[in-house]
Amino acid sequence: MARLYPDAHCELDFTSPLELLVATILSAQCTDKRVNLVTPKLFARYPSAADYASADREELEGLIRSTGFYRSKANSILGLGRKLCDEYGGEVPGDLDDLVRLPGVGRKTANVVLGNAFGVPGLTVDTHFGRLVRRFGWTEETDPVKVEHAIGGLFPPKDWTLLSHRLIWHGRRICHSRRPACGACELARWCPSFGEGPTDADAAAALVRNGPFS
DNA sequence: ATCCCGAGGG
DNA sequence: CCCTCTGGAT
Repeated sequence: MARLYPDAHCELDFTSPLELLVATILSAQCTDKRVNLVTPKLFARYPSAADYASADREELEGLIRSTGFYRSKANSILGLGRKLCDEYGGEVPGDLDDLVRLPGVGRKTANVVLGNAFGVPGLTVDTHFGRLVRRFGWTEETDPVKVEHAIGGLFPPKDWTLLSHRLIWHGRRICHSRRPACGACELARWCPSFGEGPTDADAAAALVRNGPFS
């Protein structure tokens, strides 16, 4: 997979931790492409946390409407701006525990920001990530936090961020939720979930050992 | 478990 | 028309 996706990366457009944080909140149940359509105007209108804190709700909703769930997302961003100003001097904290306490920010979003804006290794366990690692036989867990810990034990931290992007890219392009394109998958021969492919426990380990992921 | 609430694909 | 899509909060 290192060969398949040598430079997998975050596809959200951003130039600062704050921009990435907001873009990631907007990306919930929405494609990155659509988020990137609205963020240029959004970031120009609200350059700082204080600008979000004092934003007009209706105007903010209008700017992010096409990303879906715009009312709750606007709520999160408004609260986010306030909390960043009140408790963090207007700066985005570079710490998982602090990030997760911000409105609209769960563990997945926090790890995206840590990994891509702060250079802190993090596994971003979203629906793709979880589905793939289960199909690969790397874990049976379904709880995202348990998945994160299980997979974290298989790879060194320095690989976590890139691994996350590679899994997500592969999930989007090939290993779909409904009809995975196993015929086009170069990993099928190692995949325990592939039709007549290897189903023994070694197959999962082979996927890790063969290093296509790290 | 359910709500939030938009767009595109099959 | 139904389903899905890089969630999070209640």
